[in-house]
Amino acid sequence: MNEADIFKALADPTRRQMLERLSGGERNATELREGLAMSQPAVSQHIAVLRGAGLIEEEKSGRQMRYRIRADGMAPVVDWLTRYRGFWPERVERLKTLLREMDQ
Amino acid sequence: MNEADIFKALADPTRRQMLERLSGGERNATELREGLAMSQPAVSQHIAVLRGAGLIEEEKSGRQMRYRIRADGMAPVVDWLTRYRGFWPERVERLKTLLREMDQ
DNA sequence: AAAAAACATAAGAATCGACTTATCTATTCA
DNA sequence: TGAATAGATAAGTCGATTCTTATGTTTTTT
Repeated sequence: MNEADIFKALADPTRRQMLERLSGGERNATELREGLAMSQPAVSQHIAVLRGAGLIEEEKSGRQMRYRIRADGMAPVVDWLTRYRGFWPERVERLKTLLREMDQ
Repeated sequence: MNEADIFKALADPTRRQMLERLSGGERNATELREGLAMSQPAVSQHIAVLRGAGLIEEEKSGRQMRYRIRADGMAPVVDWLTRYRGFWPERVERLKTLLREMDQ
């Protein structure tokens, strides 16, 4: 729930890939595992880290778990980032472009 | 320079503290070490990680190095974040507001 | 010129993180 | 009911990180 746990969670490429996948909608653990060359427990452990960081939430559905991105999960990171806004001016052009995209 | 290196660099609390300190202005390595219960080489190694991630830059000044936050160092993180903008609407609004302020 | 100061690099120890296999629970299906 | 499926947890291995001490380089001070 704090930025420390979140940055640690995001430091791993597998977990970032899982988030990427979840950004396309809910997935269960088996679906999250697809294409990943690792065991089921490894996936389960990654999921635990993401949940511990508050980045995902889950819902039990029969014998499977449906995972989804937690809406406010990234908030501490955004807050943290804005502390460095004083250093962004040189990148404004690029950020403006992003902003325009976000507005669509 | 990519988000992988940046998230790894940010995963360490000592390095985040150093960035925090640098957000108050330029510091040399000795100043960055103040208050940290670790050896000089440990500090030097953390600095190397931050530089490797593109988060800080340096300037030699006599026998000391002046470090400062690199203006667009955090840009890949912002880019990465905006890919998930659909999942944390309210925080993105704040970010957008900030960017608009900078735009003026 | 010698000593001190600021920092980097090397090598090794200790700790942490990401995996593995084995096993457990809960649910569904035959 | 018994077998299969979905997932979590436990314990151990291994490589990556984060420290340490030792030492090297460059610049400043005396």
